[in-house]
Amino acid sequence: MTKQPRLADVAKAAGVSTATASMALNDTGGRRIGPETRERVRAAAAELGYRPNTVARGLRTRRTQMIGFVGDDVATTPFAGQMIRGAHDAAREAGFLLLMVDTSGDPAETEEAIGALQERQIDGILLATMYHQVVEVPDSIGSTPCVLLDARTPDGSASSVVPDERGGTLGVLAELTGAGHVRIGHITTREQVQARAVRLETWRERLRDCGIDPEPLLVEVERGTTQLGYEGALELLARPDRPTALFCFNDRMAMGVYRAAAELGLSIPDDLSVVSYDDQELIAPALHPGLTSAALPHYEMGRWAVVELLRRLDDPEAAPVQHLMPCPVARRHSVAKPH
Amino acid sequence: MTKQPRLADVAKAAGVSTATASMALNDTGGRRIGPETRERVRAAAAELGYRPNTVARGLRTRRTQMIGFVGDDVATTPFAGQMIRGAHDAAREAGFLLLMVDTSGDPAETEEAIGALQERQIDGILLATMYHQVVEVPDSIGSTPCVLLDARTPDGSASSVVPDERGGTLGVLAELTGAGHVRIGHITTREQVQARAVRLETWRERLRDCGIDPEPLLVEVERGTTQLGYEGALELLARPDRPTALFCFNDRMAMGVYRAAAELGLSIPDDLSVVSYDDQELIAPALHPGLTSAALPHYEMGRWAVVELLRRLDDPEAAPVQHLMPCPVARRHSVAKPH
DNA sequence: TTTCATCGGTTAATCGATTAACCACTTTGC
DNA sequence: GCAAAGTGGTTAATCGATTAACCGATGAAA
Repeated sequence: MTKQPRLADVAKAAGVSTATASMALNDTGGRRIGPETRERVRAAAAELGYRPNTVARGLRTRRTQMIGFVGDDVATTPFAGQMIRGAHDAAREAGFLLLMVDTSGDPAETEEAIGALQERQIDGILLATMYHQVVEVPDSIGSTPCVLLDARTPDGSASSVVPDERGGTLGVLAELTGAGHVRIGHITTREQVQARAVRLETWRERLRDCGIDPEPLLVEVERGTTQLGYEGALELLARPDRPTALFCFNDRMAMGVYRAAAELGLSIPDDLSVVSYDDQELIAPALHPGLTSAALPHYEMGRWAVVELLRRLDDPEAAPVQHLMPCPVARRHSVAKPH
Repeated sequence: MTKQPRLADVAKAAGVSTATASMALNDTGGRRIGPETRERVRAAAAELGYRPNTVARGLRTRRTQMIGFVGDDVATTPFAGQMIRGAHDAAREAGFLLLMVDTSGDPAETEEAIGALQERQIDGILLATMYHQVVEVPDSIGSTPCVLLDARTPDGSASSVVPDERGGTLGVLAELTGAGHVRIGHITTREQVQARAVRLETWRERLRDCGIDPEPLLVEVERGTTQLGYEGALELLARPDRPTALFCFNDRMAMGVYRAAAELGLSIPDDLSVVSYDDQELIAPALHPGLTSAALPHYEMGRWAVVELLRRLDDPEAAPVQHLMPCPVARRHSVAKPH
């Protein structure tokens, strides 16, 4: 095996200059290149198995066709995959590749990651947090085009996409009210994430609209785990005016609710309806009966963020956009009429 | 704010040539650079906020400090994250970044992905399949250094790392035999993945060693889902000489087994011990009682693969290595003595 | 007949680093 | 006293593309 052919090799084989070869292969330079010359160059390139060296090209054009993806926890959350996948697919379709860095949420690491990406001359950056946080874009990002993923700035100065938590909450609550429930409990975490606040407030509003005082129907636990979901449910279901339905902060807590219900001899959905948030593929469809849950649209958010980033690459003057991505309800079998 | 400073700007500010500046910043060129000059250059670089342009450097040095990660399903499997994370961490520590491509398992897409990565002059490639497959390395990889992740070649011609499925299976089975079980059922999928074959055969051997005929204790279902795990368990537990313990192909099936046991009035672990494989964080610790499961060491495999790849970059002549990564048993509360 | 597009290219500069080759001046060894 | 070795740099070539500027024919318009 000899070396990879360079553009100069293709040009020589086709009997033209490298300038002509470049223009023929890239369809640039307007009408300069004769159709038959173009074919000769193409044939030579194919013959030699020529692949352009994008490092050299990038040096000249100042474009690398790479996008940096900075995540605060690429791996540890099970959603990350879908977000990356959405971004990956959209990037790929436009001829871009994703350069990934994980920062474990540490601000210093984030700065460093951004620096490492900029050294590599990425064309733009996706800044992803995993739980819909409000964040400040680091200064070090400079003038690099940037889109926030599952996060937003306090002032809307950067483009961003976040899930429509309010809409999703209203969606699953509508499943319950539609079936006739009004005494709808909520079990949530005390962790201070944006998602918690919006889901909680929306639930409160909705219950007040129905003329119900939400506070006696609320349980808060330290974290959103299965075990604490179980404990919280036991407590809530032991209260005098027990709710006929439960809205859980997430699927893991819902899994705990299922166990609590089983132990108390309550059948889901006949004695207790349950809805939840996240629609995790490993949990919601696997529970029995299948859990109705508002889906976090990670794949779509990933796609949207790349499309928006590409728009900003084309037009750096474009005004930033804040997008709310709908959370569709995955309807399964955990809701029935109250009796 | 003006443009990013180049090396030439740093050199000018320090009153030296770009050659000197380069050597001072990179500690190359032996003892050529005087200590005081070096300091002057460093100070100028810091002052200007100089960051090297790695595209230009890469063109000259033919090294991009980037590794291609080709996965057949980066996102859809929940393990992927840990594998990526392991690779990412090891790469980062060595100053490398990961360029990710997902191929959905399509061979044509894989070829294309490899091509796209090679155009970008990545230094090496990680080829990952998600379920421990035996694969042929595509020809198009040419002489690009390459390590297989959770996959191996039929002939051992490439370096690879796969989980020690046999060891893991023996590990969880030892939990059962150690507690006194001998009638150990196995419930598995019919999908033809490497993992299935090894786990199944190891279980068969182990039972024969105990003087037990495995076949009446085996159930196979179409796929490794919770629902089919449930159905399989119902069938197996209804047989005359019901096993006292169950080894499940994966955690999702085990989740179905838990439901079947509950419906049959069998308490885990008192009436039925259960062990499994995969140790998925969303399932094994969340079930009640916690599920004892052999962990797939995805993080460690990811790390190992990068370390091996870096070794091959240093020494392209190095002989390929096939590595078996141990699967430690995550011991929880699903095993008790039989009565 | 002169002028001036148009066609189909070529030449050479350029992107921002690294590095081989060279250079002037001391110091050291014998 | 003179060659060899060491010090501390500089000059210029190079990596492999893209692209602005130029150029020689040819044909048409004035």
